Amino acid sequence: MNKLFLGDTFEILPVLKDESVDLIFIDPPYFMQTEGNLIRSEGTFFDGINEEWDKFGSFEEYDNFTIKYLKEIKRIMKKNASLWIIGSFQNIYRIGNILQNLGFWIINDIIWKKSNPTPNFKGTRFTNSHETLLWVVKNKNAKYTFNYKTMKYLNGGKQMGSVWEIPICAGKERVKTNGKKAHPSQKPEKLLENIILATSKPKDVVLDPFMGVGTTPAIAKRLGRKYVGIEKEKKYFDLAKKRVEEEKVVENPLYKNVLDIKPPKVKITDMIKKGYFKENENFLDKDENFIFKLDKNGKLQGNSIHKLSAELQNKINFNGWEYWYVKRDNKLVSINKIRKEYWKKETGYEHINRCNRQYCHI
Amino acid sequence: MNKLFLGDTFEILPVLKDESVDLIFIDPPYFMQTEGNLIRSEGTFFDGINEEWDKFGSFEEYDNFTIKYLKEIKRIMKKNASLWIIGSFQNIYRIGNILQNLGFWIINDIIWKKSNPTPNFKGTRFTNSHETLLWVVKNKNAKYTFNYKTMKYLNGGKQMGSVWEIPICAGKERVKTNGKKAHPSQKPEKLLENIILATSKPKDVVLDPFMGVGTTPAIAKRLGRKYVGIEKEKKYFDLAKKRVEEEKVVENPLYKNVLDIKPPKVKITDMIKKGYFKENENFLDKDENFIFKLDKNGKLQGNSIHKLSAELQNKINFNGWEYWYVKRDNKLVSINKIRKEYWKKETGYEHINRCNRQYCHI
DNA sequence: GTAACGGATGAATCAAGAG
DNA sequence: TCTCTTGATTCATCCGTTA
Repeated sequence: MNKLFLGDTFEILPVLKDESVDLIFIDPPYFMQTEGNLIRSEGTFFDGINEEWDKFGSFEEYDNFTIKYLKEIKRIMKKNASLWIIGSFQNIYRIGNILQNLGFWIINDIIWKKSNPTPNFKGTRFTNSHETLLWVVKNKNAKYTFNYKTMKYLNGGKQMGSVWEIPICAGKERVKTNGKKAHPSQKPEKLLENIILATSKPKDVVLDPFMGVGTTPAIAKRLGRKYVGIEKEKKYFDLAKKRVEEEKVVENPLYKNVLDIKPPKVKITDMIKKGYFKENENFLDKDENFIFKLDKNGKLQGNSIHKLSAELQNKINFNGWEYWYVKRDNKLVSINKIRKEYWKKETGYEHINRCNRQYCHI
Repeated sequence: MNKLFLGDTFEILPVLKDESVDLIFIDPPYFMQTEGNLIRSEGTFFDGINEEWDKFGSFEEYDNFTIKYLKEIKRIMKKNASLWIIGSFQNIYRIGNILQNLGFWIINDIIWKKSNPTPNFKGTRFTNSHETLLWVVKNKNAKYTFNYKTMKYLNGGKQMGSVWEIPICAGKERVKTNGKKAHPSQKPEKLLENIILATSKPKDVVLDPFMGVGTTPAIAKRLGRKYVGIEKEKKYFDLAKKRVEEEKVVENPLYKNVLDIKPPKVKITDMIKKGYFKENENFLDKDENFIFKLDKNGKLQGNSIHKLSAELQNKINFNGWEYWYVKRDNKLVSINKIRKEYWKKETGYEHINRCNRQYCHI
């Protein structure tokens, strides 16, 4: 289901089916309230936003516009889908309030810190050097996708935080017509990469109802996701269509979420049945201080491997797979290693060493 | 008018006069719902603690609480006063929306990026590593105080942006009772220093209606401002009172806004009257390409010095004081240098070399 | 070729005070 | 409240041109 629509969002959205989309990115008009021209000190005009599509009569009008599309969006979202909306101080407090009123549940507000913002020419306030993104789900109980390990890896082995420093969209990345910017507010690819990698799975459907020059569908395609885009203005639509067609799918295990694919849970009794362990086999700790016999229910003296390993170490809980060993050819072998063999042969799951510690890379 | 009140904010605020305060900082108490009632949550307001916030009823109650104090605050604010409110994603979108609905005008939203945030142990979302501050004024036309040069100086010579990286309040700065932190959400002093230095003048009155352990009045005192603080809980009030009493006023020219005192505007006709320029004197550009005679109205061929200098450079506007020169002892002398002499001798204003260009430090 | 230089530009609620 | 005068004000980056 890859599709780009030319037309008004409010006419296209009703065509989309209930609960059909996994991830949505919305970059709505910001309702900038500027008057006149802003002149730089060198005496040239600043080319800001002065577009018909950003003009609203009042907060009420803007709110109604927002409520109208968000209601449609909520209908289209799958039960556990994620929605991201970007804005700045002019509009984000309207949007956040409406999202909460409509029952959406905020997971994070993310700050896009611009490393090279437009300066404040007149020295009248702090340089506006960030935009805000809201990541929300349909309701409090949604089991949303969050590829924690992938993002930690991308962040150099540390948990990714709520402030992302990314340059503004410029240079080769910026779509141009006749050498001038085609769209006044094209978003950087890195922003969409983060969003799509963090909160979707391969082949998920990604929707952008105000796609502009098509950053969202282009990056979705690159990362192996499906895409739906909607754009009203033909000049933007044509550029987006061409851009998405020329975008290549990039093959990268990271984009297939290998770091975040959960391994299948394994019952020791199944491993006994398949011959990976024997009934009454001895389980030992690394230093061979303790020896317990494995019973046919996969327990050690009636305890789970986890609970017993925790008790022996005076801890509240512990992962028994990393504590117990068995003897093979008279040598100690970790039961975790045997589980990896089981995963590979019996479930097809290929174990990848994953990053669990600070500064640890794959 | 330095005063700390022990009592409920909603009982104390009505005592304060209309248009009597220059700067307000609000760190509103967070509430959580238990058995249908909102109670103060002591600031520990993230994950787990806010389980009840999906009920719209609690939003409504929180909104009403917010509207109630903001209306009082607006009454107390001077015409050109500034108001700052801090919050996080659970409440800031309620507050921002209400501020706009009440006619407040947003100047900036500021991100306090915590350089040492509490990690997210569950790995279910991005680590929440920031809080949001809203800087608003009473209405769109307010002539607010913004000490641009002071903040630029504090930021190493470059204009300060909307993302501030500041550590969380810890160490000696943290108020403690019996070795344990006295208040759950004490704000760092640096945050209040920035706010007070940026948006108030010496001797301005700074109000904090939920002062907690008194960070706002303490920093206001340190920086040579007046303060009013309100706190309901006696244990916090007592700590705040002691803290403010022990705080010392720091003498620093920077805190007296010397960098942001505006020079008096000067009429060229006055400078002619006082003999700094002569009628019919030649005004030249730096390269002596152009020569114009100064008429008795302070014009050059009927144009202002600014307008003509802009036209000659094919610009929309320009500061003529930095363009024109006169001959003194057969040498070119900038008219800006002569203005500085005029300022010093005729108005008492001592010019301080201020930073006007990129990479230029004071 | 390569380094140095200079122009262009980006979601912007962008002036203040006297008369 | 409106008009007019005075005069204050930018940073990081990309890209094309010059040395």
